[in-house]
Amino acid sequence: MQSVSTLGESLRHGGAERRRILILETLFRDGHVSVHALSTEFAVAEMTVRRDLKQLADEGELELVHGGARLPAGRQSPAGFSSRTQSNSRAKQRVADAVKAIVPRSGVLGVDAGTTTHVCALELAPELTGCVISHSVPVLASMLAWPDLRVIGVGGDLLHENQAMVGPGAVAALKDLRIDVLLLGASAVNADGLYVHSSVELATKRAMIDAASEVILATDASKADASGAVRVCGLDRVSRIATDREWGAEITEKITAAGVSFVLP
Amino acid sequence: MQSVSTLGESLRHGGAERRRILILETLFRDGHVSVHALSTEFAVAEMTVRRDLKQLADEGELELVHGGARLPAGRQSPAGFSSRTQSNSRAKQRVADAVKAIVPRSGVLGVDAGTTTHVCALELAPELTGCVISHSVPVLASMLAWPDLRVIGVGGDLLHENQAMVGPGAVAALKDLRIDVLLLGASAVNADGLYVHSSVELATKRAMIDAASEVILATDASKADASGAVRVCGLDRVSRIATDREWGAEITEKITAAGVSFVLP
DNA sequence: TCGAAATGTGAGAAAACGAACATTGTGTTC
DNA sequence: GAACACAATGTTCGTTTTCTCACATTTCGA
Repeated sequence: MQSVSTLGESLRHGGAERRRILILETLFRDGHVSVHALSTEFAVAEMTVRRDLKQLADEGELELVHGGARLPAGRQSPAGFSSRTQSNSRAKQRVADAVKAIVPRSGVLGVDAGTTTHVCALELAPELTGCVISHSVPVLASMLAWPDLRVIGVGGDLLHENQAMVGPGAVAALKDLRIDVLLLGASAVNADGLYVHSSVELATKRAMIDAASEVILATDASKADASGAVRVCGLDRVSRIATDREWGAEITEKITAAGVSFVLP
Repeated sequence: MQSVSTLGESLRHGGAERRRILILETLFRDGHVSVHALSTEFAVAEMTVRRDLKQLADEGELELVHGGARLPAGRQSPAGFSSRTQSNSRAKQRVADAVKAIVPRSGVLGVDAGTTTHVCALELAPELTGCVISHSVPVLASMLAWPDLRVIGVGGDLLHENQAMVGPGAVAALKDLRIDVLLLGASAVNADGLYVHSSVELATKRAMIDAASEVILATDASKADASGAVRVCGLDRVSRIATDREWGAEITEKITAAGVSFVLP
C-alpha cells in the first residue's frame, strides 16, 4: 500500500508546486523563460529554478534550453498549461494506452478530475469528433488546444485539492447533461467499489456517474485493493477497468466476478 | 554608402541571404533555433550563425536568447491566445495597475474572459482574501496557483474563441451567484456602450453584469471610440473604466458626462 | 526531536559570447 | 589577365554566462 497522494500536497517549504505552476504560466504566456529572470522574479536561487525546470522537463511540460526553457515541441498552441502529470507517469501513460483501445472517438466523453484521466484525455483529444464534458480545470485548459472539439465545462466551487469544480452547482449542471462514456478516476479500488479521499467531491462524482451510460474506470495498479475514506459507488456501475498491468489474482477474481472486465494496453 | 540590397542579390560568397531565409523558416516552424544546431545544419561556423542572427535580430525578425533565437514577442502563433496576451502587454499591465488601485481585496470579484482581465486577475490574486468568480478557463487555471483562494467556476459550453464557458448553462449558473465587483472586458467602447465581436458570448456577459453590484471596465486605450458588432450594454452599467492612458478629449468628455470616471495607473 | 524535502552556496567545468584578425571567394578595374 | 576592393566566412582567444555537482542549511511535519 502506499499513499495515493497525487495533488495539493507538496508545498513543503516555500511553495515549490505553486512556483512551478507560475513558471508554466509564464512559459505559456511568453513562449520561453530564463533561469536568471525567474530566479529574480521569485527571489530564489538559480539552482532552485534549474531544479524546477529540470523536474518540469522530466514531466514533459517544457523543454530545456541553455539559459532557460521553452515550450515543448508539438505544444506550441497555447492553452492553459497541462496539469501536474506528476509521479509514475509511465503507469498513467499505459493506462491511457488501454483507454485508447476501447473509448469510442465519437459521442459524448466525460472526463473525471485527476491526473490519470487527464493523461487519457490528452491522448484521446486529437482523435475525438464528439463532445467532451469535464469539471476538471486542467482538462478544460488542455482541450483549448483543439479548436474544433466541442467541450462542455461543468462549473462549481473550485476544489484546489483535485483542481476541479464541484459542489451543488456542478451537480445541478450535470442533471441536464448526458454522457456516453465516462472516464472515471479513483483513489482506491477493491471488490466493494471505488473510493476517494475527500467527501467534498463525492456528490459531483456520483452526479457524473449518474449522467453516464457507461463508466470506464481509469486507474493504475497501485490503487488496487486499497481502500479510501469515502466510498463512491459499487463496481456494478463500472463496466470496465483500464489499467497498466495485471492486478493481484485475488482482487482480479473478485472484480471479474462482479462483472467488470479488465483492459490492458 | 552601401547597397540597399533587398533580396536576391547578395549571394556573394556562399549564400548568406538564402541561409537567413532558411533560418527564419526553421524558426517559424519550430518556434526557436539554436546557434549550435544551425551551424551544424548549414555547415558553417557558429560565428557566422551568430552574425546572421544578430542581423535578423536588428531587422526585428527574431529575438536573441542565450544559445540561439526565438520568435519575437507578438509574432507567435497567429491569432493564438498567448500572443494576444503578450501583444501590448505593457498596456495591459498598466490597466492592471489601475485596477489594483481600486478593486477591494475582499468580497466577491468577478472576472470576465479576455486577456486584459486575466492579467488583472493575475496581479490581484496574491492579495485577494475573498472569492473569485469566472467563466474563463485560463483565469480559473491561474487561480489554481493560490490554494487558499476561494474560486467559483461558471460552467457551460466552451467557446474556444475567448476560452471561456458560455451559453444557457453559464447564464443559469450565474443566476445563483452574486458579484461585488466585476472586472469586465470589451472589444470596443464608445459613448453608447460596450461592444464585443461575437454574439455567442453576449448572454453570458450580460448575466455576469446583472449579477454584479459594481462593474469596472478594464480596457486599454486602443478600444476607445471604436465600435464592435454586438452591443453588450450601455455605459450606465459601468461605474469606472480602468485604462492605461488618457483617451481622446471628445470621447472622454462624453463618457464622463455619462457618469463614468476614469482610473489611470 | 528527528528526518525528509526544499533550498541555498560555492567551486570547477562547460557552453556561449564577442572582438580582433586571417582567409576565401567574387566582381571590378586597369 | 593581374591587381585590387570588398563582403562573407573562418579562426583564435579571453571573457562572460550558465551548468553541474557536492555539501550545508532551512523548514515543516511526524
